[in-house]
Amino acid sequence: MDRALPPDFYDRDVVTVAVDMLGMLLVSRTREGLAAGRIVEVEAYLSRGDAACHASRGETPGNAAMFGRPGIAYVYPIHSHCCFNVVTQAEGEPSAVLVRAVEPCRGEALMNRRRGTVPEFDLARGPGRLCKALGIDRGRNRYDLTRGRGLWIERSPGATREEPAYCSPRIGVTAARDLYLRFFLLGNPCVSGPRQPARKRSLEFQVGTSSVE
DNA sequence: CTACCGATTGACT
DNA sequence: GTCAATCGGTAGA
Repeated sequence: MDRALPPDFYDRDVVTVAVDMLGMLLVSRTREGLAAGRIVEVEAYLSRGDAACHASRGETPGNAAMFGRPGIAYVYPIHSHCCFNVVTQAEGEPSAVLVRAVEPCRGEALMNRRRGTVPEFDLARGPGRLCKALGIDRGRNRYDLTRGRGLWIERSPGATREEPAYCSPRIGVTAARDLYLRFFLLGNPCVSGPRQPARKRSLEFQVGTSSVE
């Protein structure tokens, strides 16, 4: 399938990939059906100098996917939820982009069935909720995202991202609070984290406009 | 084996 | 804003 982003997309610097992913479509197809959403919030985890990265203390059975080929999924459990990442950069440079939130675009009824009755903007707002809404579980760990079969990322139909990307410290991490590696579309209601008045957003900075041609 | 802990969520003050 | 539930991964005895 040519709609799925190719391996080359993922074989780049993790921050570049993270920002480029904003505005793109994350698509999941299971036996239950198809569900998809526009990516509005991500976080980068660096292969070096990032104490918050799972790979920072070496390879273990649990984080081995991060050491694999760029373009595969890294799905891991936490607090009885799952988080979905895409592996980036060269093999052996264990870095990944955590997808924290998507704006539902297709399969909202299916997502609602999986998540229960919640407002639509809440369906995939947060990494654990996103996995539940899209039916992503640990069976997707190491899944190849470049084939366009059950789980992939594609460019939004005809689309360039028009909104600027903003950055902030990552959410929920205690280590490396000084790294501004969370990227999101400011003001989008599907972005997770605290909803604050504009004047209180002192930790958020614009990082650029769309890098998609 | 036990102990500790977290890239979360949902309920509650 | 705060906090507890909950559970697999990991390290250590």
